[in-house]
Amino acid sequence: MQDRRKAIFELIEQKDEVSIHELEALFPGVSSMTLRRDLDYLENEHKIIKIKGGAKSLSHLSRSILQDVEGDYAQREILNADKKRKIAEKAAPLAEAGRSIFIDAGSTMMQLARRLHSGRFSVITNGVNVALEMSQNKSATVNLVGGELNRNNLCVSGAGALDHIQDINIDIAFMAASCFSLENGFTNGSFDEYKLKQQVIKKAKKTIVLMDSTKIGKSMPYTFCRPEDVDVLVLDQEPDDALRLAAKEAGMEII
Amino acid sequence: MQDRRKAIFELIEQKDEVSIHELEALFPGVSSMTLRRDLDYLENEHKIIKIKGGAKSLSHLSRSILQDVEGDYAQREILNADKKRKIAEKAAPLAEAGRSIFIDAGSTMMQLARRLHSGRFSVITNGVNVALEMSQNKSATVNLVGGELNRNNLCVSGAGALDHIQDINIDIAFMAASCFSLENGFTNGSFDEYKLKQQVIKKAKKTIVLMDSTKIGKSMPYTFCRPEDVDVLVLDQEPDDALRLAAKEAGMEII
DNA sequence: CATACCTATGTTATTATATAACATTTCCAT
DNA sequence: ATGGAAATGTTATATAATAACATAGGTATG
Repeated sequence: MQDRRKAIFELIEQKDEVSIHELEALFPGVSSMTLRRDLDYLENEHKIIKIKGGAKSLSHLSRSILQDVEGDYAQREILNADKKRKIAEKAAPLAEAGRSIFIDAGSTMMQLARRLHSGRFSVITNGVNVALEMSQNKSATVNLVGGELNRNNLCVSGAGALDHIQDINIDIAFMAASCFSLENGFTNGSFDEYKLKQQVIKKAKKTIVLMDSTKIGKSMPYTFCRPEDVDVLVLDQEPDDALRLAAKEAGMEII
Repeated sequence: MQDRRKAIFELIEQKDEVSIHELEALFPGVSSMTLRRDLDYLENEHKIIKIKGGAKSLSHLSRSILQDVEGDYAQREILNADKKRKIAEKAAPLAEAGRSIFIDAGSTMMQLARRLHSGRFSVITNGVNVALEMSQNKSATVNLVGGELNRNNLCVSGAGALDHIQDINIDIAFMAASCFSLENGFTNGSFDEYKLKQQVIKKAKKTIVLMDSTKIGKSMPYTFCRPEDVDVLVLDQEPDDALRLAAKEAGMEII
């Protein structure tokens, strides 16, 4: 019995999800009731979670979970998940293998990390969820910035984080922006994160900002950079003329 | 519509799990089909997971998941979960509120963190899962050590981690030991983690080691401390006479 | 302001799935 | 051998999910 349960568990680990019917086909010797009971058992052991018609792997879930644990912030932003995916897809090819890349914290960056599951990167990040996601990529080394953990967005910042960045070389920095306006540039709302972003951008050879278009025209307290500091801005849609012009003047490419 | 969906999501976040029937009672204005569609939507957004008859919070799952994500090591060690819980229960009261405490990485420490959900602690840790767990305690500040992330045990270590510790005061250090023997003292198997442990113990006013009894009499490459450096050793069972004697000589209390 | 159109929602019938309760088998210890 | 516990099977029943179509409400457009 334990053998069968172990086999079922391993199958689920491997496939992420199985249906009772698949299990029936795979274990013709036992009844579906027994298989259900096996799933009950594994669920009680916190190894899987039962869903209608089958079961899912918990450890696979852990991946998709962390991108959304980001508390209040994420809750407000729930609507823009599509845009974020679109942006991340456009930005992912800009990460050249073999390079040292910084990945900012935030849900858009989490989407980016999910698209970097292969390739030899040296990643440094202040997003705990980004770090965990990138650790799925066996050929990447993941460096996590130290400092105080913000429980709302799973972001690490503070003085310790600044020191940490100091001695690390960054080829490409992927940054998230809370807002952008022509007057104030790229802004965000936390002092500690603002300091860290500034520091990273100063150190990075190339800076890429990812932002969804709903954030354009708004502004937050801290300006962490302006278009002239940015090499590429990744948006989910075409910029309007004013932004296009400003970007051209500042030498910022928009994709 | 978005309001309702947000309310449902928040309800699930709060309660961990809801049934369709509960939702029907809570939203008498809409049909159950609509509520099902809301759950479909939230599941698509990776905010919840649907189960038969209702839905579950993903972020609540993340708690139970992370303690088991610890790769091969954890899978081998899963058998001692009971002992770990027992140890953690004995150790938790030693964490005095208001103090600066270090919590080592590892699954025993994860169990400890789960028992510190209330109380005003200033926590510093090198375990990513410990940090996430402690961030559930709203009155704790959580400081995460920076450095390279070990994908197997979600532990952060390396030179960056050492620097980070340098400037932080630690009242009580809760340390995990891979092995203990009378000849070699407390040992573990990773150089980077060994350096970090040493540093932490040097800085800590009080050192408490948590270890399950299956690890006694074995030994690993790096000795990070000896009984005379330890104030309290927390075991799951009574020590044998040899250990008891050695502890007495070294001034190490065993509980 | 009427029209079409899209989105959200509701209704119902149908299908699929889970559960409970009881029956049977298997295996182990005595 | 035999009692009993654990595992598994069977069936009827209850429960939930889905599909397909129907309706309502809002809004952009001529």
